[in-house]
Formats: sequence, C-alpha cells, structure tokens
Amino acid sequence: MHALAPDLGALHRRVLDWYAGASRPLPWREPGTTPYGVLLSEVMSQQTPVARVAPIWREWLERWPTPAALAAASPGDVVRAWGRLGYPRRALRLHEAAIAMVQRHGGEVPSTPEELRALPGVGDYTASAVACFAYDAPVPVVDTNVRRVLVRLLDGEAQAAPALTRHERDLALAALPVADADAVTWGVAAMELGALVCTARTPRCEECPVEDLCAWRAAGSPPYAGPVKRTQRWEGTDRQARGALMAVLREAPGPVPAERLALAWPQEAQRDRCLHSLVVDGLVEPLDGDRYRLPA
DNA sequence: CAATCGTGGTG
DNA sequence: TCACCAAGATT
Repeated sequence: MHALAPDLGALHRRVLDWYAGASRPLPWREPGTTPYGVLLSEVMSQQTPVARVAPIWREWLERWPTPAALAAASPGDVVRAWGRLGYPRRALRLHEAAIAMVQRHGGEVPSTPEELRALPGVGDYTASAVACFAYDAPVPVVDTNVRRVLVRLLDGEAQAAPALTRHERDLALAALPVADADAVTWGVAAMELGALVCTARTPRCEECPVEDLCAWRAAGSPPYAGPVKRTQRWEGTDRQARGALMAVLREAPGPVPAERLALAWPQEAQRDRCLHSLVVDGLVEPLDGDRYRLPA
C-alpha cells in the first residue's frame, strides 16, 4: 500500500487540531443545519466552488426549507433558482431526490450511505459525505481533495489519478481514524486541508500541519508522473451551446420564441441538436408555435 | 472505462 | 492571456 508506515495517530491529531482552528465558516457548517441543508450543499458543490454556492444555498433553504417543499416546486422554478451554478441537471436531480424522499422516506433525508446512494444525483462521494456530516457516520469521505491529500501524504505522489482508483479507496479506509468521533471529523478536516493548504497547484506546504510526515515532501516534491487527463475544450462545444440556450430560458419569465434562441446560438444544426438534448434531459419544454420554456 | 455535462475565478 | 481548476454523477 505504501512503503512507510507513518504515525497515523500523530497525523490524525495534528490535522484535526489544525481543522479546529483553520476551517472556513461555511454556512452549512453552522450548528442547526439540517441533513437536507447538508445534502443541498453537497450537491451544489459538485464541481462548483463553495464560494459561489453559499448565496444560492441560503436562497434555496429559505424558499424550500424541506424536501417536501422542494418536491412541491416546479422543475422550472428549481432550475431557475439554480442560476449559474452550472450543470443544471443537478438541480433537476435534486428535485427528483426530494420527490423520492417524500415517497420513500417520509420526507426525511435518509441516513445510511446505501439509501442516500439510491437517490438521483447522489453518488458514492455525496452519499458518504451526507451520512458523515449530517448523521455522524464514521465512514470514509473521499473527494478530490482527500484523494490528493492522501496520495501525497502516504504515497509520495504529486497528484491523484484522473479517476478514483481502488488503491485510493483502500488508502482512505486505512487512513480512517479508529475512534468514531475522530473518524467523523476526519473527512471534513482532510477535505479542508486539501482545499486550503494541500492544493492542486502551488500547495502551501509551509503552512501544513503535517509537512514533516508527508511522503511527497520527504521525496523532494517530485512532479506528477502518471497519466494526464484530457483537458476538455470549450469553444463551440455542445456544452457551451446548451449553456447559452439555458441562460436565455432562465432569464425569460415565460415561453421564448425560437428566433430568440437562434440569436443566442446561431448555428442551426447544433442549436437543434442541443435543444433536443435539453428536452430529453427534462431541462426544456417545447411548446406549440415553436416556443420553448423551462419545464412547468 | 472514458466521454459528457456549465460556469466563473485565477495563477 | 488562457489553460487549468472547483466538495462528481451518469451513461
């Protein structure tokens, strides 16, 4: 697994102590946050920086304070409230998850990783994060930050693999503190260390509470040697086109004529293809008279 | 497994 | 400036 057997106890203690003093005051970390609030924050934070999430998270909780309230909203209102967080299918899935929670869980957010994992838009990471953060389950929480931290600290690698590997999963399980109370905080603490100190580019090793225990530092901070992940291009892609179309539909109070969408994305073939895929996704509703709107 | 799916900030 | 990146999930 790893060549050295570091003093995990010391590592845990120092990272947990560091977290106690250095963690950001994110709104969903405030006492009194419901499991539903935690779930919202996790889904919104999938691939979106937390700084942009915070204001939308507050608005959503105020407007739809419970799964039942969210379930009763129209998908279009939900997508519009999602605003510019990106990947709007997440908003739709959150809405579907709310309906599922009403139907299957009495309007409550389920507490086990298995039940959570069965909700739309909830994968392995989000399921364990909600179980851990909202219900104090001592389970490994493995996001991109944690993977990077563990791989540097224990493997001496500069970066994690392009996608979660079996090895990294094993590493996370092996690195979980034995005491439940520590294990529950370990997830956020390791995530926070990755977000603030052990960052992807230009890590702040001078500020790291476990620099002297880090295998990557001990090896002289060697550069990443593994496979490089493809950088996705953006200009002219369907994603850009869909984004442009969705922006128009979000900002319009009602149905939008096709000519208006043509202004937002002039290339006809691509526009039609993207409009179709948005309809298939349930993000757009076609109407009579060649008009479109967010789903009612 | 690899491609797809938004958006905006930043080194 | 612009490639890279940010609490992933789904197919």
